[in-house]
Amino acid sequence: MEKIIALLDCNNFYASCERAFNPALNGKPIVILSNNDGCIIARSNEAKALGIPMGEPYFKAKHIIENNNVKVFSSNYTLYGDMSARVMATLAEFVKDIEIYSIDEAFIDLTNYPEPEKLANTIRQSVGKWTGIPVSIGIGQTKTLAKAANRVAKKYKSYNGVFRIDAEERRQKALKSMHVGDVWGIGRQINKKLASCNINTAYDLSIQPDNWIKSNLTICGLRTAQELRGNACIEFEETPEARKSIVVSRSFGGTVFEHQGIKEALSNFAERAAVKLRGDGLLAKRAQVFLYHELVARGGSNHNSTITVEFDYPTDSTCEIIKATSAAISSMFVAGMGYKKCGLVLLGLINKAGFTKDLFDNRNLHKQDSVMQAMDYLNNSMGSGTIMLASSKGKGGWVAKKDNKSFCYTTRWDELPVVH
DNA sequence: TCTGGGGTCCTAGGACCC
DNA sequence: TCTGGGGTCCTAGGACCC
Repeated sequence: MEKIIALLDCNNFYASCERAFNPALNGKPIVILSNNDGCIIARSNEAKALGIPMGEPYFKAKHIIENNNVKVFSSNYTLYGDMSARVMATLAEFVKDIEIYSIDEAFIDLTNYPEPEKLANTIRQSVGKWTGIPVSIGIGQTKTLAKAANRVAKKYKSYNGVFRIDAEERRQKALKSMHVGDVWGIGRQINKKLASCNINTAYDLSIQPDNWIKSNLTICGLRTAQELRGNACIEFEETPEARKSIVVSRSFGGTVFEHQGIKEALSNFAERAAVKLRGDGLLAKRAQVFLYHELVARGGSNHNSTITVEFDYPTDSTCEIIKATSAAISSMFVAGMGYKKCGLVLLGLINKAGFTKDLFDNRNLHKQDSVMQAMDYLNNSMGSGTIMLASSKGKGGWVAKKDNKSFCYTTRWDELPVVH
């Protein structure tokens, strides 16, 4: 049966979060910076209108920012994550089948609702009212068409934030007005390739023969084309699949030359990764550890900068993870080198609930778990960093820059908004 | 001088997404 | 001088097995 899929997307999400607690920012240009205050990763409409591109390094855009009095924020993921949860909770008041796709997007299956557009309008208004976050909703027969419809909803004010691709005529019109590079699933590389074949709009791509698409763009491109034609190839997934990896990595605030500083940074990142692992009830079988020096950060070769370590047994223990990854990063460290970034990836993730010890595993898992549970409890209830391993504590020369952070208005008692 | 074929699993790299 | 972080999937190639 034909489905009706909607995509709800928060408008300029991070910028809208900052505004929700600081109404003086309404109508003003604002930008949000990535970790380490490196790049611009979100912009209000006013900032977009000034010609500040997405992903632009902060220092390159500084002149536009200063000349136009643009407000600048370091990213505040605690705030954005909490606001995201509020938006999703509001959505759940109205519909049952929701697939949370990213921090600011959700697909909704509206197949069994009699008046999808009317419902979408109600959702949009309610989310705006209850959370302060403006959203747009696109509706179509497939996820890719819902994405395309969402672009139309955002672009043309007259639709009031909701647009549905229902009839064939509307589908063709929407696809003909859409650049192929803006289609969900078509990135820079494929866009370049398509341009050289004179395929410029979403519609152009949708009418290419299947075998041409498959041999030039692989199976992924073919799926996208099918979806544009209205044939669903990308499943709607209400229950998210178990994650397959956990990454924690950071660029350093400055260049780090000391072995101790590198170990300290990685120890911090490993602690975060282990907390995520336990939060999801998973165990990791191995970790990839990487350490990049200055030349790599500037785009040079990253030869010999990654090591994979296999844990003796699947683990979620902060101590075991730090011990193994710390040894790996030490073996990569070269005295005299200036380092810019390091991190780890936990892989081979399995469900802790289904894990049974083998005969040779002589760890005292019960004791280990009790310690970890106590650590997690203290850090959850009294703030992260309340208790940590000694190896994570130090001078912190690697800590990232964050010069313009807003308050955690919704998650810290001492940073609640004040009404005068 | 001559040197198979088919299958699986793993990994690295590249593409995409937000 | 200063350029993020966290994910997914696909493909090709190597190792290994019979």
